Amino acid sequence: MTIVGHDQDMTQVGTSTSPGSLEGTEAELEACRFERDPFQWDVREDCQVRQILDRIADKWSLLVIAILDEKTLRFGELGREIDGISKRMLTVTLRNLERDGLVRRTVYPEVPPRVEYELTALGRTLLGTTQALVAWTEEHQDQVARARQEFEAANPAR
Amino acid sequence: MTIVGHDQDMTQVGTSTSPGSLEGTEAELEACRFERDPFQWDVREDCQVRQILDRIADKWSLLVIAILDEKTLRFGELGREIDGISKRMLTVTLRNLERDGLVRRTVYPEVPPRVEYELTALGRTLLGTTQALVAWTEEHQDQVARARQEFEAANPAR
DNA sequence: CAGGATCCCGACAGATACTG
DNA sequence: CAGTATCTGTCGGGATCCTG
Repeated sequence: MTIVGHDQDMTQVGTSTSPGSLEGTEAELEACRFERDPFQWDVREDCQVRQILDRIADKWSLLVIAILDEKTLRFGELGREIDGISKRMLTVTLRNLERDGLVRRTVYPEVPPRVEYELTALGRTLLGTTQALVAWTEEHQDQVARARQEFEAANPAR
Repeated sequence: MTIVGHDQDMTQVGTSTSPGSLEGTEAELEACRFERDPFQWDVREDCQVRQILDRIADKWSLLVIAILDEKTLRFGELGREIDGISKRMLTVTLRNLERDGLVRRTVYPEVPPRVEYELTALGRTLLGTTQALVAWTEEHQDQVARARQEFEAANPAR
């Protein structure tokens, strides 16, 4: 059991690098699924689980999913809800989520154009977990804040 | 309700930049907690929730937490389990988790040195959610893979 | 309005060498 | 063994301009 870090992620969309087909044979990929022998993880860097985990556990994806909770939103609306995200990163993030089948993108042939985003059925299965993570953060932020202060106090300004 | 993206993260440990004290008054921070009015999020980029979420939703933290499940591991053992992580990133990740009170670091004054890492009580409360996320990935990897293929097929090699 | 295309800077992370 | 220090390349991501 090993947890391999996959680096050259093929997450590019904005930049025009080639998609870079998934490496490894199907047999290899199959072989590196997560497994609980008794209590073992097999998390190789080139395995599906790692690739998917790296995708959704990034700076924006979880937030986008959490916000699309139930609602259908337009591009601009999403951008305004997620303060601090640039148009580019919103585009990239949405493309990745769409690519993974978590978000559906609907273009209305109007002028001015209207594009709406909503969770797919698959995306909605992830919603519970996502919100659980956010909920955890809500509930424990005080404890974390306290831990940080203590740590800061114990380790004088490095 | 807005979701603000916090960028200059004060996550530095290896590099010797100043810690950069958390910005904003306590009142401001208090004001930007997550809230469900009816169904609204208030996720400003400078709020605690965002800061914490950015911390644990990075490339390595979730994996480290998942692996520390129950077990106590040494630095080298962790490094070997998480394939692809460098010593530097393992150090940085562990420091951040320690700083947030999720992981306890114990140094044994021996020679050669021995350092063990384990989840704190706080860290263990996050375990369920973390594993749920991993479990979701396990369960839905096939669907995601299929979605990717379809997307790739529909959007010829961009 | 919803993005695509470019330019570009700086943080992130790998490689290597050194230390208690 | 468990890191730290440094050096460096990469690329994430912001800013800006352009288009259908």
